[in-house]
Amino acid sequence: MSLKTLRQIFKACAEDTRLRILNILNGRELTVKEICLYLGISQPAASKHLSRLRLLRIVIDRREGNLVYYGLNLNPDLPQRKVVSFITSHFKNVKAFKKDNEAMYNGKKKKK
Amino acid sequence: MSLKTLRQIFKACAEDTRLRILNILNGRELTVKEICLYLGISQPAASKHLSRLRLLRIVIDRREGNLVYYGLNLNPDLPQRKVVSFITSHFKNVKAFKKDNEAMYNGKKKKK
DNA sequence: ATAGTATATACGTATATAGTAATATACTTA
DNA sequence: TAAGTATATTACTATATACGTATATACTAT
Repeated sequence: MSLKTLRQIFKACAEDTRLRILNILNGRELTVKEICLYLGISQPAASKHLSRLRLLRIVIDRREGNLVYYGLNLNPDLPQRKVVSFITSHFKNVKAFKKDNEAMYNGKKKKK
Repeated sequence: MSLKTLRQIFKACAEDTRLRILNILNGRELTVKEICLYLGISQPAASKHLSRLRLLRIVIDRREGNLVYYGLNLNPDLPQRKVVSFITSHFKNVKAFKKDNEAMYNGKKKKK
C-alpha cells in the first residue's frame, strides 16, 4: 500500500466529528438524519463528513427510498478496515463515545 | 481518555513526513541530522515535525552533548504508544517505508 | 571569547479544511 | 403535477498547518 493512502486514512480519522461517526456506526447502520440527531450536528456537516469517509471507502452507503444508510466498510482486505477496527476496539473508554452511545440508545440528541 | 487526545494523536500521524519518521524510529534512536539525511528533508522541517510529535509524547528526546536523540515513547500505558505500535506493526508493506529503511541501512540519503 | 556544528524557532506564504447558510438533487406521496 | 422529506453540494469565512528562508539557541573545541 502507499504512504498516501495511509496518510489519507489517518487524516480522515483525525477529526472529532468523524471519530464520533465511526464510533456510532460500529455494529449498525444509520441514516444521515439519525447521525445528525445522535451527534447533535447539522445535516450538511454530517453529509460532508460522510462523503469524505465514503470516498476513502471507510464507510459504505446504501440508499433505500428516501433514506441513505451508512455503515462501516467491513471488507477485511482493506487497510481502512484495520484502522477503524483499531479505533473501535482500543478506544471504547473515550468519554465522548460513551455519551454518544447513550444518546443513541435513548434515541435522542445527547443532553450534555 | 478524551476525544481531543485521540484526535490529536491521529492528526499527528496523518502526515507523510511524520509517518516516515515514526517508521525509521521504530526500534532505534536517531539524531535530528540522521533523520534529515535518511528522509531527505530540511533540518527545520525535521525539527518542527519532531517538536509536534514530542509535544504529544509520541516520541521522546534525549540530549547528548551537541546531539539530540529521538526515539519512540515506549511507555505502555499511553494511548499514543498504541497508535504508534499499530502503525509500525500493521503497515510494514508501505513502499515509502521500505525505501527509507534501505536508505537507513545504507547510511545515506535515499536515491529514488 | 570566538568559531563551528547541531538543533530550534520565527516569519511569511500557500493550501487545506471545518463550519454555516443557502441551494440543489433524489425520492415519496397526494 | 405539486408539496414534503432526506440528502448532497456550493459559496463563503475562519482557522490550521506545511514549507522555505532566515535567525536564534545550545553545545563543543580552540
